[in-house]
Amino acid sequence: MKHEDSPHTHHNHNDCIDTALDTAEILCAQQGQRLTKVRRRALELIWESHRPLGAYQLLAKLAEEGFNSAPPTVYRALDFLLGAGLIHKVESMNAYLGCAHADKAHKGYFLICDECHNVMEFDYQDIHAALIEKATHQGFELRAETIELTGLCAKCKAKPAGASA
Amino acid sequence: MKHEDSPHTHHNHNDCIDTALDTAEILCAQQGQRLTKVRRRALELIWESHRPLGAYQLLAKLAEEGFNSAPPTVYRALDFLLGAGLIHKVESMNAYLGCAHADKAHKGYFLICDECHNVMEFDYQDIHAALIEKATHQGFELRAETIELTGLCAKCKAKPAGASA
DNA sequence: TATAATTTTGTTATGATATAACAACTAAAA
DNA sequence: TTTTAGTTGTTATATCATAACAAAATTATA
Ligand SMILES: [Zn+2]
Ligand SMILES: [Zn+2]
Ligand SMILES: [Zn+2]
Ligand SMILES: [Zn+2]
Repeated sequence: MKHEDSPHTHHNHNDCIDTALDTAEILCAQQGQRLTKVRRRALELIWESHRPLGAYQLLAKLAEEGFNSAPPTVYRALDFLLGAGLIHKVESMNAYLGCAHADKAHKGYFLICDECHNVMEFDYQDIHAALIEKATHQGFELRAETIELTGLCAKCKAKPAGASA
Repeated sequence: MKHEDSPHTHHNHNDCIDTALDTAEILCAQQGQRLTKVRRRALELIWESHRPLGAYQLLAKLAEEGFNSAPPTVYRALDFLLGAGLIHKVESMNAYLGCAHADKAHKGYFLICDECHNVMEFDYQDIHAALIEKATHQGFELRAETIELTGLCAKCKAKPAGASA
């Protein structure tokens, strides 16, 4: 699994979105889960943002489109999408990000730029294996991993401070 | 650096607290920082809890003792202590934990038990080195690391579910 | 198809975490 | 001693998340 493309990288993001939604439909169907209108649209809206989206930002967008605008609406959709592995939560940002590899079981490891707030998901089996070993060695049964690295992305390092992408 | 003792391990926790406060005094003095009454007491209260303490839990304790009871009081103290490296924030819990090794520069890596909510800090230079290398390889300048592993601690694995320590 | 069971959504209220802004005070420096 | 920088007090508000229960829609069963 390799998904380390920068959000800056030139690409047709509509393709990303389409692929993600197709994958979501398939995965939900396989698992007997219902990708309802609001869930589907929530996922799409998250994907339309390259950067992680906050729950209330998402709620505002949904409200604009006539969906119910109370918080439980968005948190239920987020819970569903998280449970289905279609999105990740970035704990240190309280924000949500579409996962491009929902069909492959994996942990969400992130590189988060302090300057432009773009987030890159990366995969690192060596890290995962080492963490498992470390935890097991201490008699700890590992269930979830939050790996969030913050700093300055390559683009922002090359730019004068403040000029975020 | 080795600080992998379980909070369950029998020990005189008053010694931990005393040591932590002594270290804090020394570090602050060295850096020309002022460990004021409220900051010192906040650190002490955090240390008195083996488990990470929420900001408002801490605020309540401070208020009981006659300190100002508005949120900025506690968040200012927390900011100070975080900045001085005397405590860590556990992002996935929104809670704060005393660091037993404030005198040694290090990243806070945690093992968090879903059952008893105890948190063990662990150190793993290999992981740190690997993450640095990974980030650098992508042109990313790494500044901070959030490594939070959740699951079931050894004690809780050995116990019937629900009987948290 | 009718009915029941299950899941999803609507709605209101509240809880939990964190910061902005500005005034008052205090300690340190000049 | 005046200035300066740092700290604390105070009020208000922003931001993130869940509880509880009613209504509607979907799915399963009779
Ligand atoms: Zn992913
Ligand atoms: Zn950047
Ligand atoms: Zn530490
Ligand atoms: Zn435990």
